[in-house]
Amino acid sequence: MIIKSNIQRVLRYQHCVSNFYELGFDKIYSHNLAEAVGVSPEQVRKDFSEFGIRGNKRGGYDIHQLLDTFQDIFHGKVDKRTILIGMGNIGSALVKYRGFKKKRISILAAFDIDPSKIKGTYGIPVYHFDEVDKFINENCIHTAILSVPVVSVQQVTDELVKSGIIGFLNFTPAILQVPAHVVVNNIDLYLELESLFYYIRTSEHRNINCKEDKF
Amino acid sequence: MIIKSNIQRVLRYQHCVSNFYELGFDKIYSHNLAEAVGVSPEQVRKDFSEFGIRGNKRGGYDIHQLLDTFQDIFHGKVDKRTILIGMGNIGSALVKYRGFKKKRISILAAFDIDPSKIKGTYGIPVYHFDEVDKFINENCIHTAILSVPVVSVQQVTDELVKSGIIGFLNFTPAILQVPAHVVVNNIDLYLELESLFYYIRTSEHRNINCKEDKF
DNA sequence: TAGATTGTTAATCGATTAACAATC
DNA sequence: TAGATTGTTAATCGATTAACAATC
Repeated sequence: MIIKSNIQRVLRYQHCVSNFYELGFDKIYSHNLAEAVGVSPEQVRKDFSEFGIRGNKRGGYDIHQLLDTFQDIFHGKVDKRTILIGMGNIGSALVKYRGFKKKRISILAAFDIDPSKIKGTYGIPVYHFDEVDKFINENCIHTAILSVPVVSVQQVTDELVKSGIIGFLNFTPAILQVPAHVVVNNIDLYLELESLFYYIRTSEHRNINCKEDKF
Repeated sequence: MIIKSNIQRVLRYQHCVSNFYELGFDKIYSHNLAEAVGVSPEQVRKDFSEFGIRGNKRGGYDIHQLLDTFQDIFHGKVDKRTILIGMGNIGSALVKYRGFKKKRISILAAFDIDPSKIKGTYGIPVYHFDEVDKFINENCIHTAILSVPVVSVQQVTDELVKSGIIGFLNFTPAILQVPAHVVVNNIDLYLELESLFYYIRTSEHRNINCKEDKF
């Protein structure tokens, strides 16, 4: 069974294989990928095996073939489309984020309830949230990015699930309650930063020359 | 040993306990927290046990006591400080992000190499990256947020490590090479979104009424 | 051929879950 | 007391790693 960490590692391998391709290489070995991504060579081979990717004994993996296979796995030749809810700081940054565009992911439209956001110009249309159900159905959208305030995110999610959304990228700290067939990927900025502070405090390697040692 | 997932779960418990506190509760049980955070009650008790948090047999956990303990664990009464490198879309959104301010995390200053960014007004000072070493040492900074372009992130990281940074929150897709005592938390926006698309494609629950079924 | 690498099976490791005594 | 909940030990589960045959 393929789980999230498999997928994410393979996406990292893809990134690394692209880099090797750019540098003019034709072949790549599991230990190259392992070193670049920070896992063991066995892990790389096991992951490839799970996705049916075969290499050549002694000869490693053919980079062109790998890139083709990755394109098949991740539908690299198809434009992927999603919508974004909540045009606050994070929302408007994501709309402009080049990392998505490079990979042919488009945020087709954004939705908000604040009229000033709806009037604004952001490079993509911004509609009132009331129109989201119609938009989802007309454009056949399956996923949504949630960058609304945490107080309203559960309600927003419930409505989007009703409209047919089955995958969420959730930027709020809320743990969303969703039906079993719905997937939520959480990005909790505070959690990542606070856990970093925790590590640092318990680390013995911080600069002991600091007079004023605050975190 | 306390690992990242322990810390992040406990931070989620804290969030949930605060909510219960706001609602006027005095006591909370492991099953309450479990349900809210989406883990098992045993997991909650085990995590608490790891952090030395004790409850009352039959009586659950005292919310006031819990909140005090969480404040101790996560230095909730102290201002936490960090810096940000790269004032692009993501960087400038993070500077304004309220989720940090609410939790007493301040981004003291930002750094960039683009003169137009340095002139801009963002609510915090923006300096040229050349000044980062001086700033880190004068202000005793241990952590940095990386929102620079992926091509330059390794070089930026190397310089920051030299200046004494031992914790990074990395928003680029690069896997950073750092010494063993340095911790990196990665937030790869593309990875999270692309893996969501993968899930959706392999799901049997997407709307089969869609004529045009693109991802 | 010899050496290096893949691919898979088995072993290990670690985290989660189950079980249950303690006890309020 | 009886019932419910904690806290910990043991069992299970799953993912990673090791081992090694296959083979280019």
